[in-house]
Formats: sequence, C-alpha cells, structure tokens
Amino acid sequence: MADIGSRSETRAPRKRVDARRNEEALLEAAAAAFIASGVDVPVRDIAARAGVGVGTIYRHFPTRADLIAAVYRHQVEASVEAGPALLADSDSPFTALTRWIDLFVDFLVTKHGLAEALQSDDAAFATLHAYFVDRLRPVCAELLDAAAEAGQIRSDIGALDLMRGVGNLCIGADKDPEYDARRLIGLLLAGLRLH
Amino acid sequence: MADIGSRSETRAPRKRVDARRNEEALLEAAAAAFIASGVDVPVRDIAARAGVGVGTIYRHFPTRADLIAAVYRHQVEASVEAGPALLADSDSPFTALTRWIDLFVDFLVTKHGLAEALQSDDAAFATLHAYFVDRLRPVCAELLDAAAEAGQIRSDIGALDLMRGVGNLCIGADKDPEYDARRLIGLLLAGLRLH
DNA sequence: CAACATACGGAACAATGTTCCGGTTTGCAA
DNA sequence: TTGCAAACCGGAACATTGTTCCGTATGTTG
Repeated sequence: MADIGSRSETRAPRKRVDARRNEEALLEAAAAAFIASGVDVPVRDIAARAGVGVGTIYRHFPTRADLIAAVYRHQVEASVEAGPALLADSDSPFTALTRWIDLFVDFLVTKHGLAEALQSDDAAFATLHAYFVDRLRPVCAELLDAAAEAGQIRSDIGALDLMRGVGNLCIGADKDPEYDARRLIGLLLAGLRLH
Repeated sequence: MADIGSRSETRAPRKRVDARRNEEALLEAAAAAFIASGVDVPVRDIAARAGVGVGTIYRHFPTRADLIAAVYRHQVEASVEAGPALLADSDSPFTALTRWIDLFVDFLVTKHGLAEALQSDDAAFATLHAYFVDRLRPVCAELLDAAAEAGQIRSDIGALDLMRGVGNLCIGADKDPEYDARRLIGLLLAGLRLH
C-alpha cells in the first residue's frame, strides 16, 4: 500500500517549515554563542545570532538545558559509543577506563561552563544533568566493572560517584591555565587502584 | 612616647559610631543570610535583615567577596592555626594532612555555596580566592612537605593544586545528599600516597 | 551650639531571564 | 486554487538582582 503522507519520516502532522528552519538556525547560533561566550551566554545574544526573537527560543527549547543538550547530543553519543570500543582495543580494563575518562574530560573542558552547569543545582539544569547521567553512566559503569573484575581497582565506587568527581574537578579548567584538572583526575584514578 | 589618640586600636581618625554599628549589624545579618540562603543571597535581603539600605552595604563592603571574607575570617584563621597543631599531635604527617583536609572540607560544605564561589572566575570573587590562598596555602604546604619528607606521599603535587581539587570536589556537597564529597577526597589522598 | 564631614537610605539604572499576546505564515482540505 | 484554523513569530513588558548616585540625616569637633 502506498505511503499516504508523501515520503517524510515521522507520523505527527509534519512541522511547519519555518519552525524547522528556526530550530536549525538556533542550534547553529547556540553552538557558536557557546564557544564565544560559554553556555551561560544571554538568551538575547543567541536570539540575535539566529535572527529570531527570544520567544522563539523558549518555544523550541523551554529551558537552557534543552538547548545545551541538543547542541551537544552528537558528542555525548560519541562518548557513549567510545566506551565499548576502548574496552575492546585497550590492553587492560583500567587503561580503557583511563582513556574514556580522558575523552570525557576533553569534552567537559572544551565547552566553557559545561562542567559548572552540570554540577549546578539550578532546577533549569536538572534535565541536562539527567541526560548526561542516563547516557554516560551505563558506559562508565561497564568500564568500572570490567576493571574491578580484573582486580585492577576497588569496587566500592560507583560510576555516578566517579563521574561526579571528574566533572567537579573539571570546573574552571578552561579559565585558569594554572589549574591542571587532568593531574588531579589522575590522582583520583590512582586512588582507585588496588596494589 | 604616649599614645596620641586615646587607647583605641588603630590609627585613622576613628569611625563614626553609627558606621561601626552598621558594620556590625551587617556582619551578623550576612552570616544569618548566608546560612539561610547561601553566599549568593541577594544584597537586598542582607540589607533588609540588617535594617539598612543597600548603599550602606556597598560602602562597608565594596564587593561580595569582602563581606564573605569578613564573615568567615574567624574560621579561616582557626584553620590556619589548626595546621601546626595537628602536625604536632598526630602520629604521622599524613594523618595530620588528612585531618586538616577534613577540617577544610567541613568548613566548605557547611557554608552553602562557598566552594562554588571560591572556584568561580567571577572577578568579584578574586579577592576572596586570594584571601583563602594567602592564609591557607602555607599551612597546607607545610603539611604536604612534612608528609613528603616522611616518604608517605609523592612530592610533585603543590598545596594549591590539592586545595583546588578538594575545593572543587566539595562543590554541591551541601545540596545533593547522594553525593559524598569526602569519599572522593579520600580517593584523591589515596592517590597521593607512596607504596 | 553651630558648622562640617561622614554616613545613610533608597530611588534609579543596567543586565538578564521569562512570559504573553497581537499579527503573520503555513499546511490542509474543499 | 483559495480560504481558514492552527501553529508560529517577534519583541514588548514584567520580574529579579547587582550597582551607582545624591539629597538628607547624623555624629563629631571647636
């Protein structure tokens, strides 16, 4: 039987083209604005870059967290996929864990203010926090479990704890060149090892 | 030679009594407001508690950092004095270091938002950061050096790095009861040890 | 007690987040 | 193709908070 509604993707009465175009423009504008001014850039700035009104932002992305999540979704998914790959390619689970954490740190420190936003208790960032946890915790847990099972690390630290610690240690790493977050994260991982 | 200006403390032509009274009231009001709403409590709230206008706050404490520093000065100084005492009383330098860090953590997590403020790159908090570093770094360095000299820990981590890491790990510890900052800080210290 | 310096209070201004509504555009169906 | 209801748009308007400024009140001194 022929497809009733042309060859478009989803059901749902098809979004208006202007809405789709604006959403696209907003994602691009937000990405640029985040790089230029951090994830706390004023809403008005993003709207101006995208050439839309502030109302349009709130309509497409009710909270700042939604916008941030949308902008960085690709990279988060890449981290999700990197987990199993590292586990397969590395010579030990602990090495894989270390490498994965390194990717995670790269991600956090290159997005100005992301680490801060993730740890913030601001209700507006709750969904962002939830998104990161939902996607990344299982991956981190897998790496952690593998290393624990191999007897390389203690097994009394949860994935959430570790991610939280790493996230916290990344705060401010992009502002202060004197601060070497990786060094401290290395210490944290060293503290995890069994001897 | 006799003291020219009565038996008061400082030089400087003696402040007006209302000014001194307001400063006192502000310190008390700020301390209460910090406990109730964190160190980010709106300036107006503090002014209202103290029964003064906002202008009075800015006159006595030009930046929020000045006010915070004044409110917590006593406790910071207590931490400064605790360092040598712990070193003398503990059975090993590493134990002393651990205990001192514990005091430091206590201090940070009980002051809502203090850890965040300390790591913030906001220019308004620069002097607060500087005050903490000036007073506490030498103490931490002394403990760190003693432990390193005793061969208990590696010697390639500076006092500033450690304090920064501990401070970062304390962020959010007062909000989220699931998050156990001390556990991660324990890991960090474990990573410091030599075997 | 008078004159002066200092401090006070809060209105006014600025930056930013958030809501709301009149006007416009678009998708759909007759 | 044309008409229309629904969806969407832009930005004015409002709320919150930090910061400055100045006319007024108060303490201090001679």
